[in-house]
Amino acid sequence: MIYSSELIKGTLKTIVLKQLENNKRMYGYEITQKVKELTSDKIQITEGALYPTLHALEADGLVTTETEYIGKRVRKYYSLSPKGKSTIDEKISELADFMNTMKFLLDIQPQTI
Amino acid sequence: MIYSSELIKGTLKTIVLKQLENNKRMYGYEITQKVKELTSDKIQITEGALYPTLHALEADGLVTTETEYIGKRVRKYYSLSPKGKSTIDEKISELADFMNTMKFLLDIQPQTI
DNA sequence: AAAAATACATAAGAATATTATGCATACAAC
DNA sequence: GTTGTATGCATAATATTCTTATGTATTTTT
Repeated sequence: MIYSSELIKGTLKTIVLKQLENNKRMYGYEITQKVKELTSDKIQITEGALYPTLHALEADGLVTTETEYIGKRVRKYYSLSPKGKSTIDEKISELADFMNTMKFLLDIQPQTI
Repeated sequence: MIYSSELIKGTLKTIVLKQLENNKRMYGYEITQKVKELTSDKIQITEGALYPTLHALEADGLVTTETEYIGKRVRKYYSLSPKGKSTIDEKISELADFMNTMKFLLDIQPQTI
């Protein structure tokens, strides 16, 4: 099962920033693969969504970049800036709060495995 | 605190359908007020977002409408159609699943009040 | 040798929100 | 008594952010 696209909207930046927090230094393709793996293929970030998002994060000063060559192929590494580090914590606690509100609003019961 | 708008994106239809499931028959303005009240003002649905969404739900056959006059003022009531009833259950379980995935992905700990 | 995977990027289009505007009635305050 | 706030609908211009498609090129697998 892949989540309907509308659900992912609004959470992509948070997902990307969190991966960079966990892994210090990642390139775009690596982020898509890591998220795919961690979510058992449930969240598949497309390139058309990822790259504009990474560029926006860079323009906002939340990430910094370094370009490297692996053989003849270019690879662009992204890292959290100090501003990005403080932003990710805020974003995650806002999302956590939002999810609690949604659970209440939609009568979603906690998982009783 | 009001949630940043991007978070709400993609959940508006689900919120509206759930309110109609809970209350059988509601008009647009009533939905915005009920959601505002239930979420302690954290989720404020704007009219520019609500009405196009209601019209889309009607076009998709998920809700039916009845127009009534209260004095001289018009009021448009919305109710879940059979199709809407099955859709809301699917949407909520998908969202519940998605939220669990996000919790895992973002290392969000359960509330220990 | 061909196909699939890796790796970047942009552009056209769709979906869905924000913000602004418009109309109109009802009620409260000054 | 009229002015502001609340109720109640709706649409339009704009912005954001995604999907889908396209483009280029290298590396690895079949």
